[in-house]
Amino acid sequence: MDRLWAAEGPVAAATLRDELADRGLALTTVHTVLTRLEQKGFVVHDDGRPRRFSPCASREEHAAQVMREVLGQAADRQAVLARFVGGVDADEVRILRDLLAGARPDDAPRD
Amino acid sequence: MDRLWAAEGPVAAATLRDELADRGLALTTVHTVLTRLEQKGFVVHDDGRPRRFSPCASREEHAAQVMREVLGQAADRQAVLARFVGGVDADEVRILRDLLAGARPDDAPRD
DNA sequence: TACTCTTTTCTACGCCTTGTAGAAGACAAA
DNA sequence: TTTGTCTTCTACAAGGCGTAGAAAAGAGTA
Repeated sequence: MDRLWAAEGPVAAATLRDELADRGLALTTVHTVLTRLEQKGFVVHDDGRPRRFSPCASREEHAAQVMREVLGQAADRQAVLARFVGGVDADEVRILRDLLAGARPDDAPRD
Repeated sequence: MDRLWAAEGPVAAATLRDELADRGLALTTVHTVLTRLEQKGFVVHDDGRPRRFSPCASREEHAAQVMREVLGQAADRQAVLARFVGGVDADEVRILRDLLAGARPDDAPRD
């Protein structure tokens, strides 16, 4: 569905259809999907004549958003986070550690 | 749907129906839902006569699993993690920091 | 064994989302 | 005004979800 992050920058529906040419989709199909994505707040369009659509958030931001959402719905966030870091592999743990080491100065300076 | 983590330990379908009495669900309804959840690998049942169902993972483990899944699907995990920690609030950052500080490199045997 | 009550399975129905698109309306360039 | 493109409206099939009835299977008891 979301192959419009693949193309960077705003894309017209027709362009998208061409990029997805392997599927032989009709232009209206692409439009419908884009419109639905827009209703859900995932993409926006400018007001040029061939409307161009862009994702509201980058692929990465979107993934991060989903993760935060899942975390946010949990009652015991600490437990969730504990299991999360306990389950990701060493590589990611290292990345996380690095990220947190260089984290914002405006929160809890403790180390 | 998943109010069986609410009750701890294995629960019989009838019990669940009673716990969800406010909704006036039929027993078969509860059964159907449980069966579908089972097909998707979210719950299991023992083989007692009144079958008792239990969740495969705790509510927290499940949330963590989903988070790992989302992360796992991303191409650029570092970017996702960066945006993730950049977006959660200070409290959770602290929790994460503590978790990582005390993390042993020898745990994380995931299933 | 036969009856009855509970549990389990099978099947179904209506609603909503998703992938797909046709038909018609809006618009701009020629 | 004609023509070609872009946009909106409407639709339809497939699949998931919440719901449940009907029938089959087990188990206790007379």
